[in-house]
Amino acid sequence: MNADQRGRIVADLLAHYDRHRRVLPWRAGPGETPDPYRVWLSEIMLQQTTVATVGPYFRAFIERWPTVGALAAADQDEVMNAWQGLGYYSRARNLLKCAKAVAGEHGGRFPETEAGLLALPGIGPYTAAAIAAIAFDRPASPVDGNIERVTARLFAVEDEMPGVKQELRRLAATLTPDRRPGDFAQALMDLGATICTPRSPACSRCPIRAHCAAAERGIAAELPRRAPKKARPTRRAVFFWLVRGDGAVLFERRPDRGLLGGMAMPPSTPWREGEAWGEGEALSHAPAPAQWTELNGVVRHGFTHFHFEVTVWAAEGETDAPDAIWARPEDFGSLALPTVAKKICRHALDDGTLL
DNA sequence: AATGCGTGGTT
DNA sequence: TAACCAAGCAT
Repeated sequence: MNADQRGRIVADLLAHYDRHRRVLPWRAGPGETPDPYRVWLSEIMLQQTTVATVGPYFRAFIERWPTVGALAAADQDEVMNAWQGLGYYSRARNLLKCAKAVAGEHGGRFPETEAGLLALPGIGPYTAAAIAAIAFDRPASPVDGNIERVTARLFAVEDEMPGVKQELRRLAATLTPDRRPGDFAQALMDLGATICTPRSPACSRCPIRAHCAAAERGIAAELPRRAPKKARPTRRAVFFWLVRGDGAVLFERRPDRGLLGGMAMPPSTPWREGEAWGEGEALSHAPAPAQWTELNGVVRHGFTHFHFEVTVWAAEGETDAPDAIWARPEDFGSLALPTVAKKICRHALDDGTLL
């Protein structure tokens, strides 16, 4: 593909973007100057997360912490609480680290270069390029899942993901224009989200259909090719619903690293792959000696790399464990509970066995 | 380089 | 319905 053809792709896509760009809470209007804080916050939230899901979280964060300086002054537990339900919780921990770095080491201003941005916690190659392009209109070439797909089709790249990622980044970079690189990156992402979709792309409505090698060959819907994924195993655990005399329920704060790091959960047995827990071996992990009763039913939850099956045992009692967190149901809102914990809470509260 | 890391919508 | 997939990063 020569420079002339690339120029036409850029011009056609930008013309389409100017008429059909999506209106999004974090997106500056035509002629407005983007706020790097909003661009950064949205890009972190949008990592592996849909636009529809992010919307309410983005608005809540902006209302509560209008500037990076305000966010930098927050406690981690506050941030985890506001992030609960959004998933990939290391993003929330790194969000606060990054805000503190920007406020403390950069005078409250985000670096304007990819290299400067890349050095910050939670900002990888995609996000660094996206912020440089969108917030500072630098000729960077962010390549997310949308742009991988659009690029694979435009150039009819038939090699399998993820091996072909580097080649797709190289090809995408050849398109990046010197003028309006931020709009161009967003135009590619809008195209991937609304027209050049994964399953059944709407090629008839595509503004760059005339330039698309995959559409020409009738193989757009098949690209990019992917190797089949591994089956997800099932892990099982028993959770302990311990209710104190005043109605408060026992929770623990998970360690900062790893799965659901920094979030609160009721205590449980280890999460194990394979057979279900027997009564005796499960109760050996109980947080306190008590009259434990098994609740009816199972809580199921899907994680990225395993299915989770939970049963719940309930009892009245106390513990003097130093890391205990006690919360009454009306105060659960003050905890940072992942969605799987909310499912367990609802299951226990809906069950009439205990109370 | 491959794996661990959440959740909800779509097909 | 179960699989697929989403504005990826850290290790």
